[in-house]
Amino acid sequence: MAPKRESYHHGDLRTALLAAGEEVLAESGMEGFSLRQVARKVGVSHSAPAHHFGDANGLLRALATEGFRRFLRAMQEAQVGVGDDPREMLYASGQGYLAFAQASPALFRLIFGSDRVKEPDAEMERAGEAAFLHLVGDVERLRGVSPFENEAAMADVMAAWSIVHGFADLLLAGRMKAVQEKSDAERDAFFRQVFMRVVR
Amino acid sequence: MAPKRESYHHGDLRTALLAAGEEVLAESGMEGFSLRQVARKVGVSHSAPAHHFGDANGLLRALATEGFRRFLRAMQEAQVGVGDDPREMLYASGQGYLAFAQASPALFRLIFGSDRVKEPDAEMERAGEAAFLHLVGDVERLRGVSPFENEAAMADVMAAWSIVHGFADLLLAGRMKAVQEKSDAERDAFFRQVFMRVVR
DNA sequence: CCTCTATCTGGACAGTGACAAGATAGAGGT
DNA sequence: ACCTCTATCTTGTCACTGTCCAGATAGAGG
Repeated sequence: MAPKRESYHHGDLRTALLAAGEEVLAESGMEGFSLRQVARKVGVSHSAPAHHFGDANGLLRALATEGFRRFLRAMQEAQVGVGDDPREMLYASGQGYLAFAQASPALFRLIFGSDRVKEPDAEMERAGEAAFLHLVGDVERLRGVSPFENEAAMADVMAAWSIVHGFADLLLAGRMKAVQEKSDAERDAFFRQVFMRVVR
Repeated sequence: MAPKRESYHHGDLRTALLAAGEEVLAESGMEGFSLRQVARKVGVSHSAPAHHFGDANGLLRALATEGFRRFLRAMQEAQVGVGDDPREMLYASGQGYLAFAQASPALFRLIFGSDRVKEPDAEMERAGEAAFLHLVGDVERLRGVSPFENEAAMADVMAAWSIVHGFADLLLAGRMKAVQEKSDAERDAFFRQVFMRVVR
């Protein structure tokens, strides 16, 4: 139970490995990520992680699952205090989306990088689906129709989803230099201008 | 000069390595990519590539540069024969963008994956910039103003850029199952519906 | 107190990127 | 025709990686 132990058994290795894994990912990015480095960071033998996650991909999968959950939370939390205007609520989700991408670029890339996690499991799929359903809900509130029963509304979902995702991804890729140079406030205003094009 | 040689010197190794590199990338994706595998594919020693590209990152950089150029060409070629309506021309670029992503997913990911190519050089930056300028030109034709002198027009550029990019990236990430299940024609129609939301 | 099992260690193997030293051949000058 | 001279390619080595294996350890349950 004790997080810091000197004994043979760690006590809470799984949690510690996840935390260290995220650190390594944030510090060294995807190419610097290695099971052994994570193990070293926790102060444990190089093959200890295998028992909890199977292989390297297993750890990444667990990180991605956790990432999806935090990603959903980022959208939800961005909505508190914005009132009940459906447009503003959807926009707030977009803000949360973008904020998450900028705060945790490596995690964001891990989540949406298809080939970065090789064999997603059911749990990871569910976490990703939950995030998607959040946006679906936003659009349903806005249009008054379930996107699953109305293709125009589904097109709204995909448009909103695509434009935030594209904006975030291009920003991380360094492909939007003109936007990167802006101050935070300017960038927010610009993003609003861009995002609102799909919600009018 | 002869592409197939049995002698000590290959004759056109650089070109051959680029071709093999793209194959490996397409077949095994990013995680299966290795300098040695590329060398093996060409039938050359494991450290022969170093002389032409320095290190693994150098080969990836060259591939990305070439990828950007082909990416631009995909947008340009999608525009031939669509007439001179600015909206349709911009949409055609979007179609080319999406088509490229689906035809060469690994290359697409390489290009926009920031951390996948570690140190982009000036040539690669120029190739990426050229692709960006293509979209800028499309929007300028549509709005009659240079996006560099008009923020609303620049917001149009970024909106169009973001929405195609997001759509393509989410599709590749497998995050748009409802869209993936559609037939090609249905998907095209749906994408048009989504994309046109930013151009009206 | 005594098993029994989940947890963790240590060693091994093949594959990788990078580096260095050497072999080869073709190009350019004489 | 010959002879350097240099770009090109090979071979060998190193540290590092992921994965597998047999073993050590300790805590839980009887």
